[in-house]
Amino acid sequence: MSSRGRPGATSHARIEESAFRLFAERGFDDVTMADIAAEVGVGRRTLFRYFESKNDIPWGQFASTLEHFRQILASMPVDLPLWEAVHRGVLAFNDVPDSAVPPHRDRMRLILGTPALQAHSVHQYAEWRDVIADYVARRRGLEPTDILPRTVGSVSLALAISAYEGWLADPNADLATLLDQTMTSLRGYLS
Amino acid sequence: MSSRGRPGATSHARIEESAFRLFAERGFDDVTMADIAAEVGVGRRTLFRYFESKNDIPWGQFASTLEHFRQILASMPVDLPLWEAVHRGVLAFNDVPDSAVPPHRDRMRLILGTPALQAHSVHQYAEWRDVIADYVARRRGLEPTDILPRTVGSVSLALAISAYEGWLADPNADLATLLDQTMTSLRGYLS
DNA sequence: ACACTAATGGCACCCAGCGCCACAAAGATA
DNA sequence: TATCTTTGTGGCGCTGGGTGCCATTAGTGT
Repeated sequence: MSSRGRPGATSHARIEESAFRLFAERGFDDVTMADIAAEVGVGRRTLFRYFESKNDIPWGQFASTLEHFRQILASMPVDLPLWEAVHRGVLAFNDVPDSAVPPHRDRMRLILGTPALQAHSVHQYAEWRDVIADYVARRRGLEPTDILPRTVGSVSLALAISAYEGWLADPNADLATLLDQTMTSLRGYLS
Repeated sequence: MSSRGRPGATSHARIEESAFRLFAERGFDDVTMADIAAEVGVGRRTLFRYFESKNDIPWGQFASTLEHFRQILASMPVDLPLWEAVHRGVLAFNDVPDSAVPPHRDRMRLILGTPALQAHSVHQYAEWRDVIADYVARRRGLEPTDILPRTVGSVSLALAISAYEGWLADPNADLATLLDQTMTSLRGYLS
C-alpha cells in the first residue's frame, strides 16, 4: 500500500481544472499544451503522461466511467424488455447529481462545440457503443460483432447525442427528459 | 470561359490516384504528405491547396456529391411516406455502377479501417446528416435544427454505416441489400 | 513586347506528439 | 547515515501536419 518512487507532480484533476480555465478564456484551439503545462506548473512532456493527447483532456476520466455503465446494464432485471433495459441504462448512466450539472454542461458544450473534439470523440463513442453492443449480444445470445448489437449501439449513441444537443441548445431543458424522449425511439428497432 | 493565369500542375484525381497507391503499399499512417507530393511530382505546399488536409484525400470529392444527394431527396414523390423517401434516397445515393464498386470498396475500407480517418470522417458525416435533416425539416414543416430532423439524420447515418461495415466484412455481400435491410429500421421512428 | 492573372512551390514557422535519457524524490535496506 | 531501488519528472531533439508569406512561373489578352 505504501507509495514507492517519486510522487507525481500533479494530477488529472488539477490538469483538467487549469485546462478548462484556459479553454474558457481563449478557446480550445488557441491554448497550447505548453500553455497548460505552464499554468499547471509542470513540464510539457509530463502532460502527455497524464493525457494521451490534448484532445483527451476534455473527456477526463470518461474511460473509467464506462465500467460503471457496464455494471448498470448488467444489473438490469432480465425480464425487462431489451429496449427498455438499454433505455433505462442510458438514463442511469447520464444521471449526474444536480451539483455536477454545470461543469458537466461546460464539458459537453466544449466537446460538442469544438470541431477538433467532435472528431476525436469518435474513440470515446466507440467504447460507449461497445458497452451497449456487448450487453445486447449477451442478452440475445449473439456475438458483439453481429449487426444487431452494433446497430443498437450506434442508434442509441445517435439518440443520446441528439438529446445532448437539445440540452445544450436550451438552457432550461432537462437532460433526463430529453434522453427519455429520444431514447423512446429505440423501442421500434428491438420489438 | 477561357482559362486565365497559370494552369494547375495536377488535379484532385491525380493526387487521389498516387495517394491511394501509396496508402495501399505502406498504410495511411506511414505515408507523409511529402511522400505523396513526390509521387505526384508537385510541391508539398501545393497538395494543401487541393486538399485541406491529408485526412481529406480519401474522401475525394465527397462534398460535391452531396448536392446530388439533395436532388435525389428533393425529387422524391411527396406522397411517399417520409421514412420511405429517406430510405429510397439513401439507397439511390449509394447506388454506384458495377465498374465503380471495387474502388469504392477500397476507399470505404480505408476510411472505416483507419482510426485517424474514422475520427476525421465526423465532418463529412455531419454534412451528410444535414442533407437528410434539411429534407425531413422541409417535409414536416420544422427547422433543420429541431430534434426530429437531426435525430432522423443521425439514425440514418448510424444505419448506413452499419450496412457499410457489414458490406466490408463480407466479400460476397451486396451493399444495396444490406442498406435496404438496415434502413428498414427507420420506419419505426417516423410512423 | 507588355501587362494581367492565377497557380506554383520554396521557406520559415507553429504545434502536437514521441523516443531518449539524465535526474529528482521518495521508501527500503543495511 | 549512506546507498539502492523504484517511479515520476522534464529537458532535448526530432517528425509530420498545417499555415502565412512571397517571389516565381506560365499561361491569356492587348
